[in-house]
Amino acid sequence: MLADEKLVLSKTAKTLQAIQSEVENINRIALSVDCVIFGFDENTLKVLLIRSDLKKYAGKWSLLGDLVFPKEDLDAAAYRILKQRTGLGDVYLEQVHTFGTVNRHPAGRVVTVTYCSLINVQHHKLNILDNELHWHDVKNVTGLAFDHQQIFDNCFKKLQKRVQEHPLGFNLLQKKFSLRDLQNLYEAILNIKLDRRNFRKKFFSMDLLVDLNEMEQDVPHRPGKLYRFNYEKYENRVKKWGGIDF
Amino acid sequence: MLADEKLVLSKTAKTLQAIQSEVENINRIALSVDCVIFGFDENTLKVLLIRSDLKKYAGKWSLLGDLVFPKEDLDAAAYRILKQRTGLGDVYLEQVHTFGTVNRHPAGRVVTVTYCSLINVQHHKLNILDNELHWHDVKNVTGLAFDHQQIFDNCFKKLQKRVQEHPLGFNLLQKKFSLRDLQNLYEAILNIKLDRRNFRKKFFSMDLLVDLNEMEQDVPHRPGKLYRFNYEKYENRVKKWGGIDF
DNA sequence: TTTAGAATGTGTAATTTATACACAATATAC
DNA sequence: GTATATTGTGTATAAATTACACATTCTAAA
Repeated sequence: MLADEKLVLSKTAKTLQAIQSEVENINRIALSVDCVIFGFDENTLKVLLIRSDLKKYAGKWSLLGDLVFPKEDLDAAAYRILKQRTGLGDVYLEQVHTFGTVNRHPAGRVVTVTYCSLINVQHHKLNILDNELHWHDVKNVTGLAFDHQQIFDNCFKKLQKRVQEHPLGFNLLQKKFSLRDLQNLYEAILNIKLDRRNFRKKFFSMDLLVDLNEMEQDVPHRPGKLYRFNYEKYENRVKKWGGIDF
Repeated sequence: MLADEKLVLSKTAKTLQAIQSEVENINRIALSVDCVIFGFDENTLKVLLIRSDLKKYAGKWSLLGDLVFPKEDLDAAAYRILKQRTGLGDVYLEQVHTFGTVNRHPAGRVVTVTYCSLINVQHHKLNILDNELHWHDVKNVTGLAFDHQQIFDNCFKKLQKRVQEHPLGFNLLQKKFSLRDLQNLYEAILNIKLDRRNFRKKFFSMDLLVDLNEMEQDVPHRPGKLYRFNYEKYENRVKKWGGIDF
């Protein structure tokens, strides 16, 4: 009798022991997390990759990941990877999707939970000593190891969508930024050109930027004003009905 | 030495064997899928629940789920649950989120991948003989077993968002439906009232409804026209820039 | 110190989209 | 055949998005 038939037919409650037995002895699977870590540098959206540590994929790049420990929360495992590789804690990190086809990993059955992280590249430059690590322009990310290309593509698409609905982008910028910085960021993430005046109008009308009364320094042209994002005000705002649109 | 330290420090490629050993011997975890199955009946959005099969949660309701087999794709496991419980194959099914805190399940470490499914209640009435199963009005879903309340809330919120951006709702309706049916559906999912004329205008302007030149039958009032959704046309349409809005 | 270069800062008109709202037409039930 | 319920339709207003040009301010180089 198959396990699923058992479940269908039994009308009596399973004991905790019966389930424990299944959990402990039968159906265990290796679980990993993989992090797609984005950064923004030189007006280009970058992703942090590492040379594959598997000989099978020698020379190929892969996402940063590791197996989840049996007594470790999923999110904690993702934070661990991030801290390990960038030295940064307290960064934007969000679960994206779980990939679980049987043969996705050559070492056996490994299901992987993927996370998207956005970090400020300036804040961690130190920890990139490891020369196996490299920031890649997202436009040149091809042929990753394992199913990581699929994972990256999926994550990048979701980022492009989410960044239009939530103020995630600010995690990629310095705390103080000019409107040009902000527009460059959106243009890089979305790979489009935006009208400068309408972009400014849009952000000012949101009323979520705080004018710091400071100017850019060391720019070879008229300096722009600096702003910060007002997270407090944003959090207190309730997003209403967005309309049906597809 | 901890596994993560090994990864950080090693500059040499791991052998496949080394990883296989980790995958096979150390870090395996039980994996389950849980399905949040929505239906639409009597102008009410419903979710399919089952009485918990754990004595600890006797009397409580829970989502439909099962452990994933070691040689089973994640999506296949979700389809298996769905087929088992509703008799339906070929239905809308989408992964939503993975829940993986260490103590979420009393039987030990079980990470669960959650799926959202939308089905046509008319098409499966047969298979609900199992009196442990019940369609619950989503407005009365409280106190579920395990962390299933959290899972349900998460899934329901995502459904409310997604249904405004993609034509998912049609999976909950009969192939032929009136505009009133469609509006009732949206009002039930989003728990709001919509203006009838503007709703019609909106859907007609999308030009994705096919007029079947048929009328409703057996209604105690003027019958409405019947339509079907034009999936082909929708698939061929490229969704453009949606604007920055948060 | 003057000038060229480069980017900032700003407003308005036109278009598109969303909202609010009322009445005649058509079917059933009695 | 009359009451009841729901369908089907249009317009005016408000709001949001788009397209578009010029004066200002700074640096760098002559």
